[in-house]
Formats: sequence, C-alpha cells, structure tokens
Amino acid sequence: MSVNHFKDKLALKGLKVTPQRIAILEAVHDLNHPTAEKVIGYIREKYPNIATGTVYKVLEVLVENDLIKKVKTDKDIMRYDGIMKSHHHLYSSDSKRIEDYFDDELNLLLKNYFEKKDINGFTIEDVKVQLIGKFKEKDLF
Amino acid sequence: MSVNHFKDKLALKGLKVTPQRIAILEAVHDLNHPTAEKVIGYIREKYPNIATGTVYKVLEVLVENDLIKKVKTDKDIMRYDGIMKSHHHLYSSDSKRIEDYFDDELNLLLKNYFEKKDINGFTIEDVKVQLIGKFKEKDLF
DNA sequence: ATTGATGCAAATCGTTTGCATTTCA
DNA sequence: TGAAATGCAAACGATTTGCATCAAT
Repeated sequence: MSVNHFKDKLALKGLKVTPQRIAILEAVHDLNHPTAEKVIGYIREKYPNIATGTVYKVLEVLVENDLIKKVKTDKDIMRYDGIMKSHHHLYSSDSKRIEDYFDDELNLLLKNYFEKKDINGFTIEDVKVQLIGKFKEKDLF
Repeated sequence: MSVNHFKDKLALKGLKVTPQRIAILEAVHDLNHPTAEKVIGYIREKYPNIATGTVYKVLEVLVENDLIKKVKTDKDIMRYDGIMKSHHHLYSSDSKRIEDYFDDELNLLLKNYFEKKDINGFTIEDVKVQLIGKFKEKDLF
C-alpha cells in the first residue's frame, strides 16, 4: 500500500491530508490488529514527536469515516483493524492474538439463515462471528 | 433465584461463601448485562460499605470459575452476564443496549458448518455471534 | 487456627480534554 | 486567511494493587 493510496482514501472522505493521518493509517495496515499504543510506538520510530492525544483523536476520526474498524476484545483495550471488507475474527483463548477470518460461504449461510428468521423486535444490520480457540503454531509474541 | 441457590453455586466451586459474593452473584443475575459500576450501585443500596476493589476482585473470581461471563462491547467498559447457557448477543447499534439471544437452531447450524470446515491451523473451542442492529421499541434507558 | 476475603486508599493505565500553536485547503 | 489538526500536559475514569484487618472453613 503506497502513501498515495492512503492520501486518496483520506481525500475521498473530505478529510484533511496530514502526515500524521497518513502515518496512522499506514500503521494500522502494517500491524496486526494493533492497540493504540502499538500504533504510537510504530509511528514514533520515524516520527518521534507525534502526540498520543493526536493518535487517539485520529484513530477516532478514521473509525467514524469507515477507514478502519475497532475490534472488540475480551480485555478492555481497544484494537484497530485496517481491513474494511466484511470479515470475522479468530481469537486465541490463551493469548492476545487475533487474526482475520474471511469466509464468504459462512457469510452466505448466515445471510440466508437470518433472512428467514424473525427476531422479536430486532432489525439486523450486521452479523459478526467470533471464533475462540487455539492456534496450532506457537504465538509469535 | 434464591440466596441458597447462589450459595450452592459458590460452594460447588470450592469458593468461600461470603455475603459479598452472594450479593454480587445476585446483582449480576438481577440486572441486565451490568457494568461493574451498576453492580456496585445495586449492592450498595442494601450493603452500603462494600468496597469497589472487592467487587472487581469478586467479579474476576466469578468469571474464572465460570459462574458469570464477561461481555465484550464496542466501548471500553466491561459488562457481565449471569447466564451461562451458551447464547449470543444482540447489540443495539445506536445505544448501549445488549440483549441475550438464544437460538439452538443457529448453534446446530454453526456446529455442522465448522465441523466440516478446516481453518488453517486453528482449533475452534467456541463460536460467538454478535448481531448488531436496531431494537424496534425505544430503548428503555 | 489458618487461609483466604474484605475494605480502604493510593496507584496504574488507557483514553480524553482544553487550549495555544501550526498546518492544510 | 480561516477552519481544522496537532502537541502538550493535565484530567479522567475504569480497574488494579498493597496491605492491614476480618471472616469462613
């Protein structure tokens, strides 16, 4: 992903294109479901004086503009995801590891299922599946 | 749910049965997906001098012993659930409301689906579905 | 009696906020 | 230029921790 690609994404949303925003967008895409702290650490290597407050503010703006997503975790720390295509998540039950899980067959299955299912007084907008389990390979951190 | 029922649950896990633990277990069952703060507020009406630290510690113990569950939310505040039977959650996309969702047909569907599906190097232990959408009735708070 | 639970207050940590300064459109 | 973004540091709020005291087994 080139820097220009990120510039375009920002511009398309009518957001001001700043080096901080580009760097943050890039960081979220480069890292695997980073916390805000990870993003800050990553960016500070090349851009030492970015403020933590700025990072939090920008992350919020990016989420509001559908450029990144917030990921729920069992713990209380928020994590971010640069992939906007609909997907689910694999959670390691014994570590902090999270991986993306793409499965169009599952999406179709769920779509069909909930189309014919009427839940009391609830209108479904989105369905997310969390698979909790164990990764066979050792966790990498 | 009687107090004795909660006493039994604690004793069965080999936990010491204390009035605080009973009150917290009761609170989580009486309230709808309460935050720790809600639990504290609820208990303090009848038991004014329970310490916040104690409530957090007890909630953690109860989760570890599978007497209650932690519920993920979009926000960073943890919430608790006294229902241990496998179930999913309905999340209101525009409020903090969370409701339990029971659906054995869905559970079966998912079970069958993932039994024949092999995910790279991942062993599934549990599958949780989050339905995000809107409740037809006005939210009650 | 002994082990573990509680209360209290201070500490921690992720996140938010206010405001003066700087930057992008 | 002017609105919006940044940096900084202080404030916040949920949760945790240490430790002396107290209660359940």
